[in-house]
Amino acid sequence: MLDPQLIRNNPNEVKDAMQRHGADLDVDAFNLLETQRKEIQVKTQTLQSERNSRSKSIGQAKANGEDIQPLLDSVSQLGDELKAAETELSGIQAQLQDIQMSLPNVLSDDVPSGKDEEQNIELKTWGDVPSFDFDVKDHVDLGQALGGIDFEAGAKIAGSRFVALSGPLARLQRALTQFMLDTHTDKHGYRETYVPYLVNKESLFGTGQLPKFEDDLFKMSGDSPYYLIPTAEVPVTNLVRDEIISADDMPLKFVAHTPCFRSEAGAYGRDVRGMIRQHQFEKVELVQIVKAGDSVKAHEELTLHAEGILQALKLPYKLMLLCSGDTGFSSTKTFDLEVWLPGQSAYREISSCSNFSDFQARRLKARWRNPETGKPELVHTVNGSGLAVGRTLIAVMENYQQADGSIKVPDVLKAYMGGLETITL
RNA sequence: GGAAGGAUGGCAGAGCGGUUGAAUGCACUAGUCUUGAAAACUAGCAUGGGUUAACGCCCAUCCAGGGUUCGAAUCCCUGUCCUUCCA
Repeated sequence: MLDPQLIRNNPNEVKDAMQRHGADLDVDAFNLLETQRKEIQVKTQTLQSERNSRSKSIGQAKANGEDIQPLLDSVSQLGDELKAAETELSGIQAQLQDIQMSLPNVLSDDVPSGKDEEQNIELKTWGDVPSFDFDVKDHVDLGQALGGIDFEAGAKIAGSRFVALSGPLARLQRALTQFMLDTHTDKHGYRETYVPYLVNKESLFGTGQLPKFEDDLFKMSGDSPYYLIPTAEVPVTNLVRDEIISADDMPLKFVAHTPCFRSEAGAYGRDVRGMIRQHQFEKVELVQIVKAGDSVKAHEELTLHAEGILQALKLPYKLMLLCSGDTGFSSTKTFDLEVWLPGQSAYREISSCSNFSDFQARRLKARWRNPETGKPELVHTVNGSGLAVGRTLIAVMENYQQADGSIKVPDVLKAYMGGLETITL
């Protein structure tokens, strides 16, 4: 959510900013609502004030043993008037709220304008794309030959876009998860967290998935209005919802491994082959809760932490700066990491690191107490995948494949694989 | 699954339907005292919003949402969560 003051005071600037982020603000409609809001709020509060003071004098009169009947008569119609005003006010506030909740974050100035991913900017390339003196296979063929990736089983048990892993490849996924968690906790200073995989509406409003993106989520049926998390960002960031964090505890750095569930509505026909786009996948997520002035630096630092995993695994990747059209709703600026997949001869997203500034914090009422002012101030939230484990598994398989279809185990993972050097039939 | 109790400011913890936004203690901040510190004493110290050039004034908030009432932290209903007991 944007600062309501900002919208009120600079509606046209906000409109421009919204258009850059693929949204629109109807300034006239907004201003009209604002004018009404102001008028009715003043009216309501005046009536409330009137009621309060009269009620108070009734109390005093009663305490003095005076006859209160005349006073009671004088407030009789005040109540109806007040109730009408309150109803009108809450209606207008709900409309304003709808508008505010539907507006995306203002993009950072250094985000390039562009329509879609074609206009993203490549900031860095790391590692050499491997060359193979044999015909490379993609992870689907490799996995089926090795017998550890079973899409038929996934389809039978659940449906399309599900997979079953087994044997050394299942273990490789676990090894990757462990390695990522250990690296981020031991080397990068994150606190390991375990969080619910089902969350309530409030949490999804807080991080911005609701109200606009309900279609992307799996929702429970029945009495419990739960949703499956689309990313650990939701439960982890909501740890600070409605909290005032003491300055001593800042910044907060959390890492969590969770499964993620996405309906992938609107992705019909995209990446139907393989494990690239699944309804369920594993991810290690990094979240930082920082002071307002620190988020740009924290964002870059967090991205480096994600890059550290790719570098340790010796996987070639590119660092991309997303253009305006490709940057997410709540984000002010996003870096994507794209890993090289020999099976596709292409770089594919494996991590997305975003700075949300105070956008989520305002929705979450997540604040910290600034000792200089003694007042609570909104925190900034930053997060990123560190990394998407399923896609990392694919990347390792395809980049570490050998002519005979076996897969070498990356050095940093050998300890996690019980010393196994190579995954073979 | 059944029964009972509870949810109040950063924390602990009071609160006959009527100057209670809320006692008290702790913590915190500032000051006095002290060579310095501690102790003691004094003062300050919730959050969000409206309005104002500003001082300020006003409104809302005692888990959430409804209701009763001139007036609700306090009474009633519903929900959520916590605790204890029973099965």
